[in-house]
Amino acid sequence: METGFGKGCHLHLIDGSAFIFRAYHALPPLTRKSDGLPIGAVAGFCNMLHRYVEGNTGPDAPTHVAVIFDYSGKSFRNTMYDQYKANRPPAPEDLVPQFPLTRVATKAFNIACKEVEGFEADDIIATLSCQARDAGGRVTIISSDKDLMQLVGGGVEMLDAMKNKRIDRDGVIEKFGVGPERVVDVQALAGDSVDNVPGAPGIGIKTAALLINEYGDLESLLDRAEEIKQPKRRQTLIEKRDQIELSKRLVQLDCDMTLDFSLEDLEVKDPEPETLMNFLAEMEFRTLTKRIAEQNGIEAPVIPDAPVNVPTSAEAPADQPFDPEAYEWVKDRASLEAWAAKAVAKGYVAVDTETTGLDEMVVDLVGVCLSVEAGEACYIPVGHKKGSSDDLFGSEELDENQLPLDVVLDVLKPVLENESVLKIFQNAKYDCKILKRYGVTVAPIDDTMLLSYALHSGIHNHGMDALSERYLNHQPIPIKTLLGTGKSAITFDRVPIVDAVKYAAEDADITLRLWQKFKPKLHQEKVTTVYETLERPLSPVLAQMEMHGIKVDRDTLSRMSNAFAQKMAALEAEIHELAGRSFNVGSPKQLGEILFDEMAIEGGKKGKTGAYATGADVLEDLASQGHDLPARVLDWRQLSKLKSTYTDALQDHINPDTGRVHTSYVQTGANTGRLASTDPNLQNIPVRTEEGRRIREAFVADEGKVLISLDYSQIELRILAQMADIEALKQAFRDGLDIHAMTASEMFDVPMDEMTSEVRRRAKAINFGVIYGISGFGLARNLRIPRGEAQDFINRYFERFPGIRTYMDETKAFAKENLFVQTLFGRKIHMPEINAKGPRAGFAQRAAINAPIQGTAADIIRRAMIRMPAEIAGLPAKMLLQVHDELIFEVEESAAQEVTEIARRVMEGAAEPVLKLDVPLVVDAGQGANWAEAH
DNA sequence: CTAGAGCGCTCG
DNA sequence: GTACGAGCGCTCTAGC
Repeated sequence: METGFGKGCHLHLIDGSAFIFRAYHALPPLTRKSDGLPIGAVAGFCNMLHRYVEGNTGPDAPTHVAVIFDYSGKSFRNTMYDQYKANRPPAPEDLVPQFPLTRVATKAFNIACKEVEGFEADDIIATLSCQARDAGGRVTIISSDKDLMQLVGGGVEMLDAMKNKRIDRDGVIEKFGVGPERVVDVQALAGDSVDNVPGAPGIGIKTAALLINEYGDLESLLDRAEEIKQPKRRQTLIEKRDQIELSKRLVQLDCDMTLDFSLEDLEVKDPEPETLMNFLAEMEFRTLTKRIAEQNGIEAPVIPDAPVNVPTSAEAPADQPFDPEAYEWVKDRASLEAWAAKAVAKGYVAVDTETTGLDEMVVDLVGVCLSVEAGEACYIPVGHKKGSSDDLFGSEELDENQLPLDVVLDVLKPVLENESVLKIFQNAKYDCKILKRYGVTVAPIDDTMLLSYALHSGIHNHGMDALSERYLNHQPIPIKTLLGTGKSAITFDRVPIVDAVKYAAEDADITLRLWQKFKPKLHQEKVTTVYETLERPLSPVLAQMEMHGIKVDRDTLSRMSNAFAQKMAALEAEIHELAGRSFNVGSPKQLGEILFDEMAIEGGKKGKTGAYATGADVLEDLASQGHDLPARVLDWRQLSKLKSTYTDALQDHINPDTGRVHTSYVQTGANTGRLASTDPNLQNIPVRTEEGRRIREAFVADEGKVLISLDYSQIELRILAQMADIEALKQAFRDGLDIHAMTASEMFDVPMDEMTSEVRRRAKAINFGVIYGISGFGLARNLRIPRGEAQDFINRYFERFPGIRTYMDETKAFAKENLFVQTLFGRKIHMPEINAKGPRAGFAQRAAINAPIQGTAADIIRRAMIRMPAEIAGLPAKMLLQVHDELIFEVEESAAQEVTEIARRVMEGAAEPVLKLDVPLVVDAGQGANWAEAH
């Protein structure tokens, strides 16, 4: 092989992670000017890499080079020893988004960039070093990590780039007191507190080297441990033998990995100054960009001081007309490849998929649209069928009009998975789930829906039609015009492709233009961190949870449904008997007429539409006055609700392929940052009544597994105590007191041990009332007490906790002044009606008081959810559901305990390190074969 | 026949 | 006229 690796070759292996951390800590927290993206570590990394490349001249220059990275997540060493590196604090928040960028940077320098799942960088370095040495070449490992010293010798040396100091065999002996071949033995004995390698207690490097030199190697030492004179040392080596042997396995690097690339692939390549410069310019590194340009005699792109992508008024996307005729119908491979190349060259592309329906778990892909420039877009049909009533297509196969699916995926997959091409979607979760089913894992992404949510929550909804009309002044083609409505509606695969091109490509065009508008606004509105840390990373987590789904037992639901039907029939007969005639019990209107006209019960109140109110509170009052009919109706309604909404409707949502129910979370569903769950809503499964709670028995774990439920205890009250800074409440939480009883005790001067349940109930209602923006009227209605009395309670509460009133007043004042409120994590919830007059003012003020509390709680559980997948990686556990303050997992029984502990730790620590709360977050946990048992 | 409003009930 | 935040099933009516 003429380009093979062999004698005379010189391989450089750069420890990429070491570079990153050194760069991160050496530089202040720089951010990219245009959008606030944290970029300090990338800047330092690029500087170091640039300096490295420049220094690489002369006879000793490498012939082959690679930067090696750690794969995020756990390595095979964690399966040997779960505490391995457990002491390591998680990477700083602002460093995390920079990891992938350092990979992109490496490639921009035209240097090979390698990482392997389940292995540490050290193992890859070890394997490559051995291969290179065996081939007769030389190796320089650029790192100062002492763990790599075991590799030195036989043509392998280390280079500490900072001190510019070479470490050869003598250097290793100087450091460890033994040669490289015995370094692992010394490390096994000495242990490593940083990586949490236990070693032999009481033995350090010096002693270890002494022992190894005396006995030759570790195995001999352990076998002959009895001979050691010092009693303490002898005892340790005998007793801790297992631990020492484990330590050796932990520090021993894997020289024998199977790699999907070879040494030849690492050959030094000629620099590509343009590529590099474009990357540097995109990162907005002015100095380095200029230097590269000068060194290569090319022109540096202008990096604007103003945010990029801010259209000037003359060329604002909204001002460019939408021209459906300009969109391209892609029907041959060459055109498709041209679009893929355009996307790669730009570094971003707006993508939209068309499917046969709305259920991502079921539907088929019909087409894909791309756009890389406003006004330019294409539609790539892949699944259109011959329409029933048109003759647009010549043949059933349509080979003239659309490319085969495998060709389209073949070309697009590398782009969709290319980490240096940003894929822009409107509601990425939907498209990514579809594409996942076709074997494509899309990353990285931006999402205009989430951008809008971070920017505009509370102002409007975030659907594409609304956004387009509002921000682009353009009304998109309604899908109805293509599909029709109701019974006669068709699916998208039956839409003639000529029409589909205009509709679908327009969506990609709109998405791109919205992105150009929104992305720079992120920084201006100071919600970059919200988007980057609370919105964008959550989307794939939700997608995964939705795809897992939860197993629901149809028979259980079916049996319950029958039982409910029987009881309802009996009640219905009784109700008709009492009414004296037959009527629809499910009709509030008819019921009102029966009660207040025909039976002439007093006190009927008509609502806005002129109908009598017949809500549960009204019927309960009547029932307590001794009326039987309303009491029966209440029973009937409870059963009716359970049957129609739960036992019946839920069955229709069981996916025939998976036997599971796959809800859909709407990330932008609630203004406060909470999620909403739809199709079906699994966030309102009954729990408060015994009969309703039994519905949860139908939510089951798969065989051999259990469901685990963990929920935050009183999280909103804890956040209130924190935000309003109420020392008495904070202390009560720190002391683990019953917070409602404690409130009652303070308010009514009742000692805790003499507390009655009635007094506690009232205090609990007040506590909740505070969170909701309390009013005398509301509390009175909730507690069913006179309004004056309720007002007395509130007054007394404010007297005892004046800080709460101050917090409420300040929050309202802030909202009126700024027209938004904020969570502790910076999420903005806009309050456009806060200065309105009339009843709307009251609504807006209460919402303003509630939103920061509810929203902060929502942010905290989001942070836990985002971290969770990495924390439970490798364990037989899946996160399935979120119910506002609760997470539900499905776990193999044997791992239930471990997963519970991990999830609890993650949830209780989810505010950190951004927020240091004065109150502890407490998580309660349960497990069982079904959701009723687990909760 | 279909879409949308209103009511009522479920959850945190 | 009022507790905060959600979704969904049913009835009823307006309009094609």
